[in-house]
Amino acid sequence: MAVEYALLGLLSSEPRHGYDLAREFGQDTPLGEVVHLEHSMLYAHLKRLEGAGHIVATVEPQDARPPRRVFSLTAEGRAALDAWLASPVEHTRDLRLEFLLKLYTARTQSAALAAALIAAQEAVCARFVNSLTAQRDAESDPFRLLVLDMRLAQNRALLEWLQQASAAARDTDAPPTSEHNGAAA
Amino acid sequence: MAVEYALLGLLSSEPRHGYDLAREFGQDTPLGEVVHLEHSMLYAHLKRLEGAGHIVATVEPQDARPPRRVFSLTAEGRAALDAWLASPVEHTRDLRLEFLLKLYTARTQSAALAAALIAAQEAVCARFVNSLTAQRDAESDPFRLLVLDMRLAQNRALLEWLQQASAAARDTDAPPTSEHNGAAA
DNA sequence: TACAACATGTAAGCGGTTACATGATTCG
DNA sequence: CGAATCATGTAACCGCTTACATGTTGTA
Repeated sequence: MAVEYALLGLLSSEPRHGYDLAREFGQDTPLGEVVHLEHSMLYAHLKRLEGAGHIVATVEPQDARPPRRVFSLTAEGRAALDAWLASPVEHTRDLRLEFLLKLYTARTQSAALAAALIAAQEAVCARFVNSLTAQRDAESDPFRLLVLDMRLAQNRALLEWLQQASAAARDTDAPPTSEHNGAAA
Repeated sequence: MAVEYALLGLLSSEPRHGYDLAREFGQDTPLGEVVHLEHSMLYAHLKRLEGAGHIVATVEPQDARPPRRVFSLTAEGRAALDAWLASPVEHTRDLRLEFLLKLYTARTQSAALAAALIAAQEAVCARFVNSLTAQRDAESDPFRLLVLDMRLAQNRALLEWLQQASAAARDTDAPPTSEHNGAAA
């Protein structure tokens, strides 16, 4: 699912064919760092997106090569992409894949969109940390305490990372106004 | 896979039948907190374990109820369980499910086994933190920096949790010798 | 009377991985 | 001469989830 939205994101600036899209998920690429997508799966996703009306294909014949199927984002696809980029993920486990894909895609659209996404995710994460803290305080079983401590540790770390990413996004969004600014990478 | 080893762990002290094992994965149970196992899947796992020779079933007829199939751990099953409990998980993503199952099971066997498991996992985690740190230092792409920072945050948090769990396990293993001991929960 | 507990399973579908299939061109 | 690149897909399998199937006993 998440990968399909990332594909919509890649098609949002210009139409591209399958093999070209595959290059975005190769070794030593930002997206390839997050998710490994085999050719077979990529074409399957494109087929699904086409069936859902999120993309449309036009065939470009080539001499001595199989014709390319060039995909473009439809209005429905654009709407689906925007909705996806506007909402944070619900579960902690989805941070490492789906949220990173959202973040990558949002950054290609605009710094403001990325900042809004991070802020929304921070809120979800903070709420969950509070919930876990309450559960922890009410727990007495030693093993369940271990489990809750683990989840707390993970979610607190993730929240701090989001806050740091938030700050970094602000720096990128609004470049330094002072001439004595040592921040920003 | 991981759940099947946890089932072997549940059978290590005494033979039990399927429906009885299912209770261990219900609401408000330590194992149910970690993994939700439907009846259908539980019986499927038992079938696989039986086929693999890790457990054997004896049928106990009951009047006016379906006969129980009571499962016992075989020598092969015991060996597989011991091997599983002796090895840490390789990937960070496996901590929240497989490692917690290992930890739960190890704790039912002996405090020493649990302590050894935690120590082994600490080593894996620490190595990965070092590897990530090195990658981070060599990275310049802003998005990949975000990804690496996220992984670092998660793995550092997990490592701290393991160290804390290690300390807690030691306390449980060897109760306080000093009368002025303020630690332990 | 209806629902939960007891006790066992089968079947269908879904998302994902792995392998297979085709066939020309270019580079080492 | 073999390997990588270009360019598209199909087929099989695998683990997991959800729904379905059966039938009794005790409880609200």
